[in-house]
Amino acid sequence: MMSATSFTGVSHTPKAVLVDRTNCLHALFSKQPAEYLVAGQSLFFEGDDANHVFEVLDGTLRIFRIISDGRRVITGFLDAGDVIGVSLREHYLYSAEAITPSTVRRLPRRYFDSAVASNDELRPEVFAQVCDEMAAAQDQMVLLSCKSAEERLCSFLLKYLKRTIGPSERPATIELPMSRQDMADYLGLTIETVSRTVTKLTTKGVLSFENPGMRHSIRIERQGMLAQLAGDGDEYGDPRRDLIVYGERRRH
Amino acid sequence: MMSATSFTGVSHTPKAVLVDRTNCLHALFSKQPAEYLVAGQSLFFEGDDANHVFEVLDGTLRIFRIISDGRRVITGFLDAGDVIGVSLREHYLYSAEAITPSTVRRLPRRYFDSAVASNDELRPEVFAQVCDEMAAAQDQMVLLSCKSAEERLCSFLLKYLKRTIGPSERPATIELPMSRQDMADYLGLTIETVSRTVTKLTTKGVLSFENPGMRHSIRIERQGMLAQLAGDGDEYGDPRRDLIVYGERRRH
DNA sequence: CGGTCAATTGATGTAGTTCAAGGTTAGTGG
DNA sequence: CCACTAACCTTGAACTACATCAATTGACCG
Repeated sequence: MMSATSFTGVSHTPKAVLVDRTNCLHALFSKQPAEYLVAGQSLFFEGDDANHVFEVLDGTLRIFRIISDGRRVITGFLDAGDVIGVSLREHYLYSAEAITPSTVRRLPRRYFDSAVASNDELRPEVFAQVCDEMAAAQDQMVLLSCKSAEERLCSFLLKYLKRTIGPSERPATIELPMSRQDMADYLGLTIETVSRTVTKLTTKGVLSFENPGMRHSIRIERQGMLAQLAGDGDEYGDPRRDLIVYGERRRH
Repeated sequence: MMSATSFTGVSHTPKAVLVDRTNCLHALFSKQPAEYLVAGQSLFFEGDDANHVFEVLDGTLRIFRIISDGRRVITGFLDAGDVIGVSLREHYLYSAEAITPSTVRRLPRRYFDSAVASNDELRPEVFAQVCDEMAAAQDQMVLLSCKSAEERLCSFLLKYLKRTIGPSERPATIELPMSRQDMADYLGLTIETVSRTVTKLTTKGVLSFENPGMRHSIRIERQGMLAQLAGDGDEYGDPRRDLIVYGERRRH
């Protein structure tokens, strides 16, 4: 029952060409028809029966929860290559919406589960996926627990920077598909604070904009400084390692 | 290779007697010797090679990360029945320490992995474990993103309340094994704020203390009010459901 | 051009942090 | 038994980072 074909020429071939080994997770989806979402379109809602697992082929989605007073918490962004809904049981824990026009493929959960259960090559890949998801959640918790607005924004930009290009290329430009409001809801800030922090980083010379109109493409002028300001503590040449200094621990 | 025995009378039988079906996750650990930890003792450190998976038999542990400036972020507490280290790859993402005197059993990761891979009854259980972990992480992100100090504390107490007793028993008492500092580091607050919020809830009549000395055993006087103040929006009789009111969304 | 929507900027408010000072309990050693 | 120290928790006063409220700008569009 396993998809053993590779790169079957489905009519709608998306822009993002992913690695296509036989028996990899991507191959599992490759037989399914592509589905197109317009910007803002929902894929599923929090609380729905979790009947499908999705692979993102193109575009960016946001996953989020709406809490009682109407506020929105974005728990993650998903890009080409990401898989949605692996670590779920009965119901979706969050809603998923396209930010940009996006392409996805879906697989019935029961099919996905049995395929993974019966395939020794697939299982580690799914496991790795879940581990990454968990690690990302941990990082986000640290970010939300401790970091200042500036640190949050810098961490966010740094993550996108690492994702988009290799660590070379001096004045690198990153394209943020999401709005300021999305960023705010992801970073646990308000839109105003995000905006103010962006301008502060601009005046510091960390960022710049090609032309003032394109507020979603950000040029990183000083990668090193960005990493410093992100405050993850593991940037270049941290001399002490596994020498944990307990002691003064204050501030939140 | 699978442990097919059930309830082998190992010399060190812990206090907490867990369900012991054949082939369940607990049975997998049951052959291993019990290890005892004194309060404050470390089980492993963030960054160590993740060579073992642990089952907690008794006591409470904290898992946490120390960030660059010395602050500590507690990402979870673990009690009897919990398993540590499933969703990890190369290295531990956090340190683990006993809060109270604790008992654990350990299993080499490679043994654990192969046992889970080859056993169709074990896999869903591990999967469920990971899903719960993920769901908890999501909830924590929401808590840290949006909630006020009072909401955070109430959510925390409510979780402990649900865990310890059935939803009956009017003036229920919960035993918190961790210090105020632990609570603060878990809730993304300072110790002072936790302390102040506890007293505020006391004056509101939500909580009380048997005698002022025992600050770790808290009597919940008004469960309903606690649930209200936790602000999860899903407590008793929320009339509107799947009628999501978009619109005014502010505050953080 | 008016209308809408996203982003920015300014002015003000406040929840929670920070700094500092008790207070309580428990352990230790005279 | 009582001083003596050390955790741990609580309380008070002042400060600050961020939220909130409100107004402005700029881009896009029929």
